Amino acid sequence: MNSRFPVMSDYPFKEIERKWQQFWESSKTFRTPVEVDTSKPKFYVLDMFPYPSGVGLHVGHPLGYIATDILARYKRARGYNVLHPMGFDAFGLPAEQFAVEHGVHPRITTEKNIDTMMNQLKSIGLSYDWDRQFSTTDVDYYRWTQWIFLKLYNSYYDQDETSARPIQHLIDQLTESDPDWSSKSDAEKEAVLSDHRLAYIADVPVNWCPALGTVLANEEVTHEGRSERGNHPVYKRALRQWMLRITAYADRLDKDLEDVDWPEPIKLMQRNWVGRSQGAYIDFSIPDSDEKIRVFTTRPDTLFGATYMVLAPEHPLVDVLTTDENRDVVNRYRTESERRTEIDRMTESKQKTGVPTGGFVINPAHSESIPVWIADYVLMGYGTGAIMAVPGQDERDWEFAEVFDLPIIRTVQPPNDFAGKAFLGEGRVINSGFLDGLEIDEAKKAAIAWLEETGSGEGTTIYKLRDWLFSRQRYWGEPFPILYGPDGSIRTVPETDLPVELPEMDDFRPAVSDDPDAPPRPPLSRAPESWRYVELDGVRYERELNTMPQWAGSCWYYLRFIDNKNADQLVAPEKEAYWMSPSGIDLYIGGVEHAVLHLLYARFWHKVLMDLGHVSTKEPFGKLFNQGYILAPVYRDERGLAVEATDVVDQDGHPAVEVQDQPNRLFTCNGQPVSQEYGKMGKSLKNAVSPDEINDEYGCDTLRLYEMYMGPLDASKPWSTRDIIGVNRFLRRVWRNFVGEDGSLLISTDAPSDELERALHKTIQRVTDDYERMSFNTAIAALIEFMPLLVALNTIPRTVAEVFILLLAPLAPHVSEELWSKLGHEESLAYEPWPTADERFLVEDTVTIAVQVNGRVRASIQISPSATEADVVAIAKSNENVARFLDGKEIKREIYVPGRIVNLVVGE
RNA sequence: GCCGGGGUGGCGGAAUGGUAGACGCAACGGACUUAAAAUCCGUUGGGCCCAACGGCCCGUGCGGGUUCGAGUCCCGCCCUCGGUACCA
Repeated sequence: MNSRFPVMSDYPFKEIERKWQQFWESSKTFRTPVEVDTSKPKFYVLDMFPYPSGVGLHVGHPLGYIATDILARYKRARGYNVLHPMGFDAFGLPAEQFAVEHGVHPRITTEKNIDTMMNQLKSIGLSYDWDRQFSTTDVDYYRWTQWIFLKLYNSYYDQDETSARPIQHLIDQLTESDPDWSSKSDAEKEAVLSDHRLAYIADVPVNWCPALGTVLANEEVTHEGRSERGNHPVYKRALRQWMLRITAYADRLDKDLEDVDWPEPIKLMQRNWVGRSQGAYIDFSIPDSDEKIRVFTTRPDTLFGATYMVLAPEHPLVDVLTTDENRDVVNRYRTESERRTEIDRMTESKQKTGVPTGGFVINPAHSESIPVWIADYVLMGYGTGAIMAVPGQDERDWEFAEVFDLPIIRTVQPPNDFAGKAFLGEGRVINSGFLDGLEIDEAKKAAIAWLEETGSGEGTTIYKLRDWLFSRQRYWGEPFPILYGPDGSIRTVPETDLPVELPEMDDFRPAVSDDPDAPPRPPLSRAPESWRYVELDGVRYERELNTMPQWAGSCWYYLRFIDNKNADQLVAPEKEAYWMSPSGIDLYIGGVEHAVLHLLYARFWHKVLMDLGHVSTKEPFGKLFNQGYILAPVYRDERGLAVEATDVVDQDGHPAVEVQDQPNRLFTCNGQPVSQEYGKMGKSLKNAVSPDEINDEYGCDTLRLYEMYMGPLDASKPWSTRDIIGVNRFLRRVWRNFVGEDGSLLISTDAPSDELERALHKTIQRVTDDYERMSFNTAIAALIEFMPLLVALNTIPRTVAEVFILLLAPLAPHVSEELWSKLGHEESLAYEPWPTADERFLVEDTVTIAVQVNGRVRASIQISPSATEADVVAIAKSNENVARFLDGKEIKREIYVPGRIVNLVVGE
């Protein structure tokens, strides 16, 4: 510190931050003991754990982590037992793909990336209990992921109890109630059980990418029907895959959202995803056949208007209905739609297509026959894959009817001025026999009653949610604890033999092919025989060769943090009960991108675990909060491609980062004109800013403060490196006013002035309220506003100084710890009790209130808070400017809101 | 298309139905300095009146409404960012 600039304004943040990070680590300041004093209240605050990528963090990543850290520190000071852990979601495609491309084992890259990321997290002073850190790829962890899978496999959903139960219970029931059960073969029994298990194998259409040798999730397929990675063709293909019966929980996944404190938009997204829909099944009989075709409709009231039926091209009864004359055209249509990807089928603004089967079904309402068509606007995956088409009340059906000239009957009377086509509004039922004259809701009920009476249908509720495709043909995932016998029968790996470790392999690439029909050969099919084959009770079994999807590990990690070292149990019940009750995690922060899948999958597993008695709450995440994105300017060249933001300058040669928000800037990159817009910060838009740069120049206390000061936590807001200086000035000012140039403390034992004491207590109250409601930007503003009072003093009274440091500590812990220790404290301030505002200092002697005349402010007056309304109004009226506006007018009304405002309403 | 979030100074933002623009950035002026940096003090939504003190008018995307009083509540639009997409 002997540069040519004298050390006056700069505080030694690098030394301070290094010192305290080392101190916290070596003294395990933030370790949450395995056994805590359970008489104290608890606060479990969790971040959605990250995928350890190789490129490191940008300043957008830690936004949520800083927020949870502030709350963790605040709650510790308030006397809570705080559980604040961090881990890594490390299985998955990127590591595997990197491994394939560079020939490095994914475990090596993963470990290296985790290491890098932990260092980055530690360098911003996050107060995690690192003793609880783990990765989903740790054998000790995925052993329990496999264990949960066994529970899923060995359970079924009891519709009567609306709860999962051990499969043995179902077997007992069947043995008792079904006289044929005991005479069935094992395979026959298993076929029945498989229809009930929560984990089961089924032939399902999947996104199969032969070039990558794996199935892909829908999100991994582009709109052109190609793989996001590598742009290879993807085909819809039926493959035998593991599925999880999440649909059994559809109702509870929908209903239990009522009980959680989540942002409404997120709840809504989950509800939409579950897609609960009330209506009826209606059976249409086929003439001269015993077969019936069942449709689902939300509008049973419109049955009389069903003028034709449409089946999905894949519907199993298409063959039965198709006449010989139509067979060719039907088959051609089916082949065509099969070839098109589902995404193509859903492309909008496309004219409806379809072909008649030549077959007919009977409309049960009036026993007349209606033609049956197939069309790809009907999806096999929803409802029954068949609809009754009611063009009069459905836009899609109307459109189809227009194209193919099919009859249209209105069954709801539209208003006289209605000029549209299909009518979806309210009205009275017409053309519908016994339903005529009813309102739609009544007609629905009446129609369902009639269907049930006549045996031609029933009321029902269906869901859009589909079962969860749970296998991947990849190496870098959890192996299934499943074995296949020589006859193909399934046997589970005994719990005592868990974990099933991933075998060491040199070549973990999936088998790839150009042939769309090539069978999937997952990497594990090339695992050593010693791994692939297992002998149990004298029988040689082959292991399941698929692995679990990346979501698996993140479905329950929050439970393992509670008891991460437990070798005998997933989590000890009494610890789970303490940390999870009464309503799960107290605060869960993460990005909206996980609004649906992760949160839905985790809720599903949690409910299964609850049903089976392993956890005590019905929901895992009591309170959820989504942090906003950090945006940054994106510069695009004339081709629309993003260019490195750091290479962009304006017409005067200023770097773009300094003038991004100035008007009339013409930006160029290497001489080429570029346009500016705002986009989510990240590598792909080439606008990432590394936290390391900020740490280096200003320190991480400044980084933390700036990220919180930018705006509300849940809002997306643009990063502006230029603005950082504001909060940095504040911290330097704090330092300068506490520590003299010679390093001495500018602290006195004087009693604070009354004015200072009042301001201090007001600040305590503001900051405390703001922490409670996660309004960190205004908490910082309150602290900044308090500073000038200290600047005015030569020395700061110790009592004031200590409180101020404690208020600042959650936001800027390093500089606060340093000042705290300079004040002579030997312990960390992490567990110092939180300051409380003293009511005596919060009451004001005088308050300033506004005086309005007819709602317009005309004066401010000083009054005593205890002044009576009459006094206040009198003072208000006597004000010169107010009097001017009252002059010669009649006062009609006098409104006084104590401490706020006087409004005098006058006539003309 | 449907569903949801959001539009407040040059910029980020603040405001339990009660004085719109706290706090910060930028800009401008001043103090200190040989000078610069840093620091400190002040001004800063727009328009108008005043020598000054001070005062008036307009202003929270647009148009209506409720209210003594609306950035905030209600109705109808526009723009923007997300989610979703033939879900019967």
